[in-house]
Amino acid sequence: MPTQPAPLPVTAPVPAAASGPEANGQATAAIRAVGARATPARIQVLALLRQTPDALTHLEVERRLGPLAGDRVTLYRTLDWLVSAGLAHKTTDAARVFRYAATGPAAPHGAHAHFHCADCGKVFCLESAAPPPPALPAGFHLQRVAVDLHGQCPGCAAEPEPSAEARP
Amino acid sequence: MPTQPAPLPVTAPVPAAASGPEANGQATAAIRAVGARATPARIQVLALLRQTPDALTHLEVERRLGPLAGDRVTLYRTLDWLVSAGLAHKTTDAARVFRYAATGPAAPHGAHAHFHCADCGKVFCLESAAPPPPALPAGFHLQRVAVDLHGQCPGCAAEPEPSAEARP
DNA sequence: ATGGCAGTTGCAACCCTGTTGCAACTGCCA
DNA sequence: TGGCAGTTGCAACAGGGTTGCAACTGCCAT
Repeated sequence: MPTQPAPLPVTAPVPAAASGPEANGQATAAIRAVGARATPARIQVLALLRQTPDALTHLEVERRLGPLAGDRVTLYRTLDWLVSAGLAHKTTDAARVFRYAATGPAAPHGAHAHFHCADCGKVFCLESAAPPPPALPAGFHLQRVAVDLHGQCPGCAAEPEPSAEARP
Repeated sequence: MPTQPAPLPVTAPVPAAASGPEANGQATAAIRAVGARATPARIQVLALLRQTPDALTHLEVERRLGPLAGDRVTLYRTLDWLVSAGLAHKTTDAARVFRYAATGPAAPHGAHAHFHCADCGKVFCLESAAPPPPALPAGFHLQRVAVDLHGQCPGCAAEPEPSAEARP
């Protein structure tokens, strides 16, 4: 974790990461650091994830990167590779789609919460919200806890309900 | 934590609900209570959900009810209708499939936790596990909290890994 | 008890997300 | 610079879920 000046608990990986070669350089270094090949697809995808505060779907990544991300299958594989390499993590959206977000540059991305915006559909990783000690009934063996918060993100909460189309 | 002599918080909707006409009668009443038509498909599906302690996928419902549930599309619509009517609720599986569980006969099914078994894939609704007070960053408006616990259910935890086939 | 209609159902086709197999290509190390 | 293991791209597939539309039926008014 190089710098983190913001009090916002939302993970803002690599704060003011330039969208240009600087971010790519950092992404390349991170990929090499885990002993893997730094290919264009991986570099671009990781750099993008690190610049984005919210978790992205494969489609969103595809749209933002265009041909830079490689083809659809490559993107799926790239994203899964990033997850297995510990550089990103994966969550399941309510709409049955996977969303990916970069883990902190060094942090192993421990258990944390996700905030799902009911209006725009974005998913934010929250650093706070330590997993509660759930009192399970007898016989249940707990391994992992996932906390999903639903509501409105700052952007949507500020606006006076522009598009009335997302309602749970 | 092997055992914990505590009353099982797992929701057992309609305690000793008979699997026969009694359950159907209660289901019919519940459906009528929300001002809707009590059709065979709805009655059967709701009665089944109320007899089942864990959340079911559409496929599981289809298999257990056979032709009683109507065709596949009808079942989807029935399940979604039950959700919108407040008689059931819907969760997203780790495998990106929807699972449905009946809400309490009267309770509006407030916030609660789900336990996902990593071995058999079953999903249990837990009454306990009061949602923690999440300290959200400024601007976020919280509406709902979902807690998903992952691990082994009592059945799978007891057995010495019988069938190695259910691995997400 | 009957009629009518809004609400349901069934069928068929479709979309979308995600996966697999395999051949061609290329980053990286020696 | 050369070689190969690791990646990529293409194509085809799988499964879950959705949509459009015509036929049917539970329920209320008569």
